[in-house]
Amino acid sequence: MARYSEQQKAALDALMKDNVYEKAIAIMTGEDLKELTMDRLAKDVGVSRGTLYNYFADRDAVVDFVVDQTFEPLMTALEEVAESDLDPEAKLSKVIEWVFETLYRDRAVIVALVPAKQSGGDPEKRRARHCGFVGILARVIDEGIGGGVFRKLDSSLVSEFFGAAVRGFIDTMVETGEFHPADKLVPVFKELFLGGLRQT
Amino acid sequence: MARYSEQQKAALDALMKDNVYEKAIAIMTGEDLKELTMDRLAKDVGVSRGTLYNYFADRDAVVDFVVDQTFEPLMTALEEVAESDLDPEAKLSKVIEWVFETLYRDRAVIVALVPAKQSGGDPEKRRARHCGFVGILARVIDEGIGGGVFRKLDSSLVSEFFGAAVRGFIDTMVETGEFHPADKLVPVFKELFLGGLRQT
Amino acid sequence: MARYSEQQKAALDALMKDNVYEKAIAIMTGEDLKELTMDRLAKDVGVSRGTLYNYFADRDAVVDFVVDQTFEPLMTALEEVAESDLDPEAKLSKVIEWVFETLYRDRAVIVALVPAKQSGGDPEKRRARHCGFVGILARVIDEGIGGGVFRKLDSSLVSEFFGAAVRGFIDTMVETGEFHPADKLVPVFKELFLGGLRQT
Amino acid sequence: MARYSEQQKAALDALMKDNVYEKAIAIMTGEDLKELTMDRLAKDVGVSRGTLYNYFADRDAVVDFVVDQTFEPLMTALEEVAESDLDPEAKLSKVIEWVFETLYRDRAVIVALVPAKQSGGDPEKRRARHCGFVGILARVIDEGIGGGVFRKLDSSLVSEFFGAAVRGFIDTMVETGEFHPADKLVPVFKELFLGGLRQT
DNA sequence: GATGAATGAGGGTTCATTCAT
DNA sequence: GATGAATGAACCCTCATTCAT
Repeated sequence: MARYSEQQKAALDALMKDNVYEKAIAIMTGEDLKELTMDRLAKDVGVSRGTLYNYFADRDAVVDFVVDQTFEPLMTALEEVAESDLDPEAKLSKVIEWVFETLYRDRAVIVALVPAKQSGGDPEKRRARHCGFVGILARVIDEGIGGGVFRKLDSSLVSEFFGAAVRGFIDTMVETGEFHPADKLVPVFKELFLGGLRQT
Repeated sequence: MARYSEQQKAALDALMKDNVYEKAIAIMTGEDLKELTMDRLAKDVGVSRGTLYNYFADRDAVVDFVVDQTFEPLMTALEEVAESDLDPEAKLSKVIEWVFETLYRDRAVIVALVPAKQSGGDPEKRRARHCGFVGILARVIDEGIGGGVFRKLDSSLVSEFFGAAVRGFIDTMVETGEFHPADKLVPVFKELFLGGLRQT
Repeated sequence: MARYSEQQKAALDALMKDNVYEKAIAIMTGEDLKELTMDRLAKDVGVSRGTLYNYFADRDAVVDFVVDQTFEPLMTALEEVAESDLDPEAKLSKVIEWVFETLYRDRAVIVALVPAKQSGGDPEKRRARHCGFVGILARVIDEGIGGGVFRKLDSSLVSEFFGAAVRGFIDTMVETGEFHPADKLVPVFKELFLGGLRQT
Repeated sequence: MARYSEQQKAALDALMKDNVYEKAIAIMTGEDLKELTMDRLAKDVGVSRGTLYNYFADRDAVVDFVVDQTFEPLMTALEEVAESDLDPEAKLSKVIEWVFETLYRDRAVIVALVPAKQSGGDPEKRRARHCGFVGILARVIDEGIGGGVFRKLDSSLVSEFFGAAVRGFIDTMVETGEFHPADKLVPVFKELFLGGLRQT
């Protein structure tokens, strides 16, 4: 008979993964992605290296897991805004607020995660995430163009630009270590971006 | 025999560094930053590993050097535009054209260099570069605000956003491997950015 | 409740071992001895790793078991020939036929098993097997020498040579991947070996 | 200017390789091929692991080197016999003597090397060695058949059998740890093999 | 100044085996 | 008896850096 029930197994798995998430983020945040060694991680988590490999296929799987775990809720929240019944400008407005607030609030994690883009982590997944984000925005923008409130620009390029601004902003934060509070950034960005988009 | 004069030494140094730049770019462009090992580089340059260490303190110094060498002309060009006697909007227009054209033209080098941000390279220098770029832009924007053609926004934040958009765009290019030609990007970005900035 | 009777236990044991044999051969044959990990085997058999250790002391015991199980019927068949009432030359003739036919027919299993000689498997058992094979042959040869049909050679050395030829042939097959059909090999070997043995 | 001349470099290389050969053989002979770890070897040779990798691409290269170094002289000697002006039977006779004497004399090395067949070492090279050996023999046998002294058998199969007998004999030696002195083996094998081959 | 052999810490990964449940 | 999570030793390999010549 199985020692642990399916439920218990799942719980154990979740426990370990939570633990890994926490320690991995701590390493990435406090130090650098390069320090995220299987050896180091095992030590921090308090298990042996071998045990780690019972939960993650390889180092990349760990990085992927951490990144996924972090970005998933963001995407969900975005999706919700996009599907609400606000008007397009209000949606974008909300997205802007929400993105920069999240950025500011979770800056420690984000700073840790961004380098992961380059070093390890499944490129396919990163691409998918990017496309997801941009796709949602494009839909909102098309909505605005269709409704006559936004100018007739290529919505996919516009959303690419939005995405680019966010990413670049993260890069800058990571690089300079300075984090502009959301309440400073949001008004300016709204004026700039919505101003550029709005039908005049 | 006679030692090298200071001049000769400097010339030798420059020669070596030119050579290193060329080979390092070739490796980064054609392959990957990870292939840029001191051994590989020494072989390509045609000297011994030890010799390399007479010109560069360590591997990071090599990466830094290459990145500097690449971005320096860009900064110079930007500076020139900023100091020309065009009106502010024309200046920004020119900067936009020029940035995206450069991005597209030199995409191979850029794609190679971007990961360098994360893996080696002096953070202080990167910061300085960023500040330089943003500073120039901010001056132009302030000029426009002063002249009443631009809205009264925080010029440093606006230029921060511009910089972010460019950086994020590079990231996306690196990640997706897709490179939108400048003539597709430039008009949209002009409308969006200048549109958002312009006094209405 | 009632424990398993001795009989039931034995039956269970046999069942497990049959199953292990089948799966282990499948792995060795289709892939490589290196793929025969306890984990993989457990999965294929459908039990846990721990259970395997209730039936086999360690990995080597598994390999030994498979090898034994494979060679046992061969030995039995040989013994039967040796104890039949054929004349010595006919016996050797039959052994030759039978060995090379078996070799050809079971080449997949044999190719899989041969590396096992080197990697795991109890040396003592291998020795015993070898001695058994050679001993049977030596008896037949002695019979022939006694009967005056074979030359007076050291029967144990002659049978060593016979055994060596067979083993070496297997090695060659394993190495080259080429399998000469029995009907090509048998006539030549008979002429050579029996020719060398026969009283002239 | 180069520190070491080409000659010095070559000498250094040879020195290291001799040293590696000696220690590797010692490990293989006294223990097992599995003990031939890069770490262990480095320790025995008295250099660091890294240094070993400056001389050998990887572990397989070490094994290959040792095997080559060992078998090369054997092949050369064989070739010489085959190309001498002895008559075919005398050649085979000499080959037999020579093979079994070498086998006995170098048994320690051979015992160490045989498992190498299975575990590491370039299969292509092993094949080539086998074909070389068998090819030389076949030529001698054809010579004898052409001269009417040997029976008309398929020379390539006959030499295949000869090779098999030798290989199998090595296997047996390896397995049982018993080494029949050449003077015991040679007469019997000659009678058997040459007897089976000779035109009657 | 140049050289390149030597270094050795460190990385990812595998797997036979144990043992608490 | 069965289970499978945990273990940890071992392996192969890389490469930035040093230093004697």
